Amino acid sequence: MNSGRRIAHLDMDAFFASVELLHYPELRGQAVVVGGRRVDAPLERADGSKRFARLRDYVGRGVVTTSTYEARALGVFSGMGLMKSAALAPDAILLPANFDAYRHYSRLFKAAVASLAPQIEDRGIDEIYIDLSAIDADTLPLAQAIKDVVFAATGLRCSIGISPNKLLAKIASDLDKPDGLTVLGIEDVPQRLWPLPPRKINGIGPKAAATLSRLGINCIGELAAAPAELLARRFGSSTAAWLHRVANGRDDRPIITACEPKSISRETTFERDLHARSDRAQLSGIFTGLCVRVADDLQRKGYASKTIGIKLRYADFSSVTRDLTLPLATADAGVIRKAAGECLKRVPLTQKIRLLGVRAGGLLPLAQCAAETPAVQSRLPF
DNA sequence: TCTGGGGTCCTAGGACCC
DNA sequence: TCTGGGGTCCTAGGACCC
Repeated sequence: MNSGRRIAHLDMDAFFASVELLHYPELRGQAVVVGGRRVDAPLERADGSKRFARLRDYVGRGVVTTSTYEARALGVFSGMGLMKSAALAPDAILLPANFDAYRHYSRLFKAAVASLAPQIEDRGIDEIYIDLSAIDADTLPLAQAIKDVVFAATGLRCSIGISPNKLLAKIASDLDKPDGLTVLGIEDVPQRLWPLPPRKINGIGPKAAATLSRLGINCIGELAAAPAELLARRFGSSTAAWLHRVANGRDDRPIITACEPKSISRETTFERDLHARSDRAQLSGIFTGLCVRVADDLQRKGYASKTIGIKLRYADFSSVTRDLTLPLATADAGVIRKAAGECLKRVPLTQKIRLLGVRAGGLLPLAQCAAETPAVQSRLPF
């Protein structure tokens, strides 16, 4: 039954920052941070050298998207607020994100891997799972060949973990970063998995980890040994069963080589919090712009949506969503705006708002949808 | 001047239908 | 009067991931 799968997880090392270093090789070895809003691209001086923005000069909202290992050594990690990062590493170089470049290198590395191992599951811009089971080659030389072909195609390093399943492969790829190559078998679970914190398991986030910690469970081995009833009381029976399985390194999810999107959305956090009354015109413009972008995305990707939704984040960081299912699927900006406007009327607008988003769900291929209904302007609460 | 933007999946209640 | 039981859709929120 279990013929013994061989699954690789490949994770590009500090991907966005490493792509930037291809363009600015003079920054190699320095603490570099990618992120922020409207960060200036480096300015070229008369002598050909460049003037880079420093973290300490940054003002405003924004988070670290990626940082080099040198910046991480100073405590600056993805998701950290830039103002906080600046306190830790004021001299770090700050570069604006260039997503077109990252998508380009993402396509390059995936195509390179596919030339050796075509069974690939996309897990975002910088990581993939690869099913190596059907490939007739020894594991270590094969994995090294994949790393080599990625470097030849992109000039970028990656880390690979190889295991009998996705769960362990993902953990393995992280064990020896950067430029790692780690084989983790099911027999290695007690030695190598059990000492790790539960957070290392994909699917255990900050909330679940905190709950586990309150139960005195601070490593995966303790999770494996935890009484089933204790976990079931806190997490429900199905999550408890899953926790027990993954703590023992068991996972039989298949590699998914193709999948259709379920939703398409656009959202934006404002430079400063806005109020539905005093900033009415500005909000209205942003709102319409989001609807237009969602409609453009739908049309470009060839989908129509049955369910239009909105998201608001208030100044206190709490958020609400509302959605509305339409009688006919649409990819029309006017129809989306009208539906999103209806959603907006069902949301409290007393507090200031920091984020507004528009989402299109219930996607159908555009080809099999009826002709667009004409756009109608509607009155908004702002 | 804490906390981006794009997603997926799960849960849970009520509507509605058979 | 004492009221089943599934199935599916819609909506809202939340956890989590990259």
